[in-house]
Amino acid sequence: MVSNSDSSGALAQRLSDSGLRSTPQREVIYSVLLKKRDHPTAEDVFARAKPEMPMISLATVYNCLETLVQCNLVRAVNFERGPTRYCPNLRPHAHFHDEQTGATHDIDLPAGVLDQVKSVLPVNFDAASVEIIFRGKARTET
Amino acid sequence: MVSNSDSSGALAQRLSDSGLRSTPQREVIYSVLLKKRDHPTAEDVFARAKPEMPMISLATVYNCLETLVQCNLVRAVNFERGPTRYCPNLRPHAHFHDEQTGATHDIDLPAGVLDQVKSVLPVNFDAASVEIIFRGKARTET
DNA sequence: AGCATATTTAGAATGATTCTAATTCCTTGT
DNA sequence: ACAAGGAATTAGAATCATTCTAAATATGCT
Ligand SMILES: [Mn+2]
Ligand SMILES: [Mn+2]
Ligand SMILES: [Zn+2]
Ligand SMILES: [Zn+2]
Repeated sequence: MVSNSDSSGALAQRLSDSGLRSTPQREVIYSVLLKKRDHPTAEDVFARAKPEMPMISLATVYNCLETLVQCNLVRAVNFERGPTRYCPNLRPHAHFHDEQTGATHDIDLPAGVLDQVKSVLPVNFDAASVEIIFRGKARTET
Repeated sequence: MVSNSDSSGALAQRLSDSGLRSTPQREVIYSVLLKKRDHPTAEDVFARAKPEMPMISLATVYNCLETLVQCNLVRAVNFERGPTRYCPNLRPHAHFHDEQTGATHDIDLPAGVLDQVKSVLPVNFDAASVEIIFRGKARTET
């Protein structure tokens, strides 16, 4: 299973780069995120990990997700005050939140758009990151 | 006090447009937001309203803020999972969250920038709103 | 005035997340 | 192989912003 070893390898690498250990829990959590990229909540991830690892705890899911975010393998995404959602898409992208369905869509950002957006900042503002969130209605084709 | 009557009038107008009543509590909350535009939390607003209206309750502060947001007189702003902040700036603007100080700054958006950003959306995505959040360090002059 | 409805209020409940403290798991050195 | 020390996991308690509930007030209207 090439893609699995690849992601496992990448994960193990990133973890050890940060002085952290590769654990079965962290690998399962990460694989769950890669398998279905629909921006699940921690509870969603917990439910999806359970069948593969019945003894995993919700606290561990929170711990692992936080670890993956710190390693820059996963982005945490928030809409209003809803539960945090997790996204393994590392390309620069915005999020579109469908108010009808609650679904979250990735919107890839062409190079240059982020720079354009950052150009609105006065010189004394030094932005480490920019986040763009759309809200509206998405027409998914049949 | 021209600006006070103006904002009171605007508030009363917007409220009755929505079939809602102008109340002393709603006026105090709105005036608190206009007086110091530093994106206070509900608790902050509560603390600032108390001296002017000692019997006001926190539940009412939440209720009034929600009402003002529904009337489009105030924007609710969220950073990560922190408490919601409230902003009476109605011009199109982004938010810059200073990670050192925790301060929130309004960044006015020139006409056209929002359109540019919306242009990255595929045709089947219909955005009702766009939110832009910067995170970083702000150099406020002495 | 009398009634219906809107609003306010105090306090309880909620829910996502974090914390605590105990256990288990690894890694490393002997 | 063994032991020690630190890292990670776990269950359950605690936190905290917000929402809900139910009762008391205020307001607008006939
Ligand atoms: Mn958000
Ligand atoms: Mn946010
Ligand atoms: Zn995403
Ligand atoms: Zn603002």
